[in-house]
Amino acid sequence: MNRYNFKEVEKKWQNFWEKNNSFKTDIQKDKKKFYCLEMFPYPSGKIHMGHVRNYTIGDVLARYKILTGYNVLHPMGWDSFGMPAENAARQNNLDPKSWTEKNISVMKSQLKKLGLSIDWDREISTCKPDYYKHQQEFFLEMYDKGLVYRKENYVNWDPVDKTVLANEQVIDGKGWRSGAPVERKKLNQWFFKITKFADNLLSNLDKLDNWPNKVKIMQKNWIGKSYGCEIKFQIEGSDKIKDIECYTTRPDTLFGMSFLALSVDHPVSKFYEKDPKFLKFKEQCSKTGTTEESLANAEKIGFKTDLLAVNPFDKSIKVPIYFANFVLMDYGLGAVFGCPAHDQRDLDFAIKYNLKITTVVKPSIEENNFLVTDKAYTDSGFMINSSFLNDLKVPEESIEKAISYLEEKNIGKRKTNFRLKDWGISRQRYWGCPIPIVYDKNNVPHKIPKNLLPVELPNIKKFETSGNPLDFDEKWKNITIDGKEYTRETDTLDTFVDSSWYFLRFCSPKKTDYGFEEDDINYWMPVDQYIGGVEHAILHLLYSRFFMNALSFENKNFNFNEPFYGLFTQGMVCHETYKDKSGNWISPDEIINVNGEKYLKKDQSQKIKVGPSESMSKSKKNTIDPEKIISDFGADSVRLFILSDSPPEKDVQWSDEGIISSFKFLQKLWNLNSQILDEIQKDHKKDHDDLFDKMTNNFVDKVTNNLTKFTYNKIIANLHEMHSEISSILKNNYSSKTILNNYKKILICMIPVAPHFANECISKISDETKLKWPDIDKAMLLEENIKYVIQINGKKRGLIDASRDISEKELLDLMTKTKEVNKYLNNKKIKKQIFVPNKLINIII
RNA sequence: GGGCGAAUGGCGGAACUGGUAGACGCGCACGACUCAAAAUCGUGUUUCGUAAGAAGUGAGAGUUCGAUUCUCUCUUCGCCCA
Repeated sequence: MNRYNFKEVEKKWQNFWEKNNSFKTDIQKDKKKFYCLEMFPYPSGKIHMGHVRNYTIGDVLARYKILTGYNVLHPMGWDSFGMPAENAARQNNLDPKSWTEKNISVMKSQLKKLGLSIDWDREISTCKPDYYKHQQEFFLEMYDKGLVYRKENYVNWDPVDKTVLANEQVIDGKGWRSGAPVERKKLNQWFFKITKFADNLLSNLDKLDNWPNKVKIMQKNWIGKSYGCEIKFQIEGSDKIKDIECYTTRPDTLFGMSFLALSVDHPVSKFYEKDPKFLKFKEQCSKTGTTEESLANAEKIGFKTDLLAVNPFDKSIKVPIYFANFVLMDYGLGAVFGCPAHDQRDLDFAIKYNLKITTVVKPSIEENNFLVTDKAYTDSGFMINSSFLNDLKVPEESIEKAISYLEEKNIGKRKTNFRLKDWGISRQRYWGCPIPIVYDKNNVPHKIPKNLLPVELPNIKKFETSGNPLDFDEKWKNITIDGKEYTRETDTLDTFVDSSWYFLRFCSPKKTDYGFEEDDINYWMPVDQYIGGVEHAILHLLYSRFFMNALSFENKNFNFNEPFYGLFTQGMVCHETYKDKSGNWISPDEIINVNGEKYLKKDQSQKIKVGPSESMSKSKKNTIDPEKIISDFGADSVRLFILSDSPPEKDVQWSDEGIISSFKFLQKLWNLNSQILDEIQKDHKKDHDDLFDKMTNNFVDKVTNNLTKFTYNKIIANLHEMHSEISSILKNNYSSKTILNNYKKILICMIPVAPHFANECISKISDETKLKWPDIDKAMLLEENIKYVIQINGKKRGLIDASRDISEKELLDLMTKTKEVNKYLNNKKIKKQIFVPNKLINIII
């Protein structure tokens, strides 16, 4: 028996697929289509196990859909703009473009070794001008539609690196690289008006039946629609300021108000601009970052004004007005009223500045002495100390009553608000898509004419200066259009813009005059199954949904409005972590196993501390290089293992034992294959043909079920069962034809998980090129004999083999004749019996 | 602090609409082959018990003839938001 030579076989089939254009997308649009898309990778250098898992899951589905007769679109591309390229360029003094291109070519060859059913003719890369040209055109279109605008906005500023940081680059209020405390800085930034579609983005979530619930909930919370009202507070203590408006979701707690807090950028601040104490306070506030988290964790500080706000419910109550660091101008109206008893942040502030705490909500109607002192009460309950609101149910009755009162008196109006803010798309970086805007001498922005697109990035080789190199490239920056001099916008687009429409580009990747062909996207879109990590649950998916809204706004009528019909979020790949005696992380390949204990390879006296299994990361050194594993065990073994151990949506533990076991299993299947080839040669009697047919039919049914439910781990279990079943029934006699037919069906079922292996085996028994997923004979699935469960008082006491569809009485008769069960009955009187047809009988005595 | 989810052998995990708990794999043990080892094959493997039997799906209650599955309370863990 020869051994399975994965190196030869995998190479053979990968060449075959490439030569025959096996996965080239059919452009005939009369066939039913299936668009299978995995989130495209960032070309960081090499593929990691997370990619292997993501693309294997997608490939299983794509190959299954091909076999069931769909016209499948399964493309791949590169999310190739972004900071790592720029960082690498700065560190190693090379240019981002060649760094990126090199990575792409490495990763592409690695992906090819996995044997994915990808149409590489449709490959795209977002850093190429032929891609971002269209993105610039979209930007200009959106500009014309009023969906793009420019405004001054605060950013997280790293004073050492002199650069703007994204929220996720701010760690504990400090820059991720420099470690310097992050400051708030005002910059002119471009924005997409995503809030215009907030309601639509929210309500359409209900239609996404094939999305995980948790993702929909996360998006819903992110959009954060709230119902409340705007209140106009009368102000005393100034001739110039009459009133201040603020937004609140809890107008019912107004009787508990003890201060009004304003953002330092609130219009009122201009009356304090000459006050050095205020300016000092404002500067102090700028030391707090702009993320919600940093605001929540920062110490709450305030600057007391000489103004008083009048309580609209009771004009005799007047409260002080503060500027406070926890109020931002772009949330609500830059002003909030503080009710310390029922908001922890307000309470902290009130205690610090010795302000009044009035309890206005109590937990239950019976309670009479409820008083908030050092912990805010934020639960539901009943109103107290609130005049006409007293005893109302909080929140359902109280808020409604408070709003209608305010509206009646004309001091407030009902308003829905969204937590979602407009999408700031300016990045002060080089390696991104240039924004197609120029400024005239008066700094007024103008669109770049479409015939000058794309605005290409200049080739910059030197990256010594901190800040954005485009700012220093005078030659590129200055441009003359129609005889007039302009300066270019030097910010580039957030890379989330690149990935917000790439799924459209895959439908018409070669089109030169526009980003996509309408016919193409109307046929291929929406993506039937989108697969990727849950870390993109909010931003990438929300931005992509926004993009569809923006593109179809005012002019385009696509026959779909949501880009992703089905979404699947896969879990992470984890591995045990190792540390040496001094606590340094140790990589798995520096370790040797001796009698079940782990030691350092180069110093075998040193025992290794084994830590918990965690998501693979370079910093913990618990990564496994896919390329090495593929070359040691073959792509099919890797695919088999990455699918086998856990359901795809959960984390999977990578283990050496696991991959070895998959490798061995493939060898076993190969041995079985040789055995079957021998059997086919012999001319048997066909005594047991039914048995084989039935077994195969059951197997196909199970695998099909597991494919449609994404329970791919169970498919591997099905394969193991099939292997042991065939090995045992092969002792019987079958006709060659039966063995051949059934075995071919079984092999076709293996194509999605182990494509090289399955195709190799099939080629030995058939010349067919158009393989088709086997049909299932539903009638054959029904067993003639059933093992009926016999329960006495709900406890299982035995099994009785009997024919399908027998009656309750027949089963009872059989039961009393069966010794092992009958002994429990012991001639006792039967009080009750429950009969479940074809399942069980339960006797209560 | 809020939202969502999870908890099943030594480990990863199965169990369709409430109906045989532990499929399948790993690990482990024993056996075969071998001078020996590796590889391979076979058998066993929830716990307690020699056995008959009993207990058992994070803990506690409830509904039910019957609960891993449904309801409530609690504990722990994970993810997201704060």
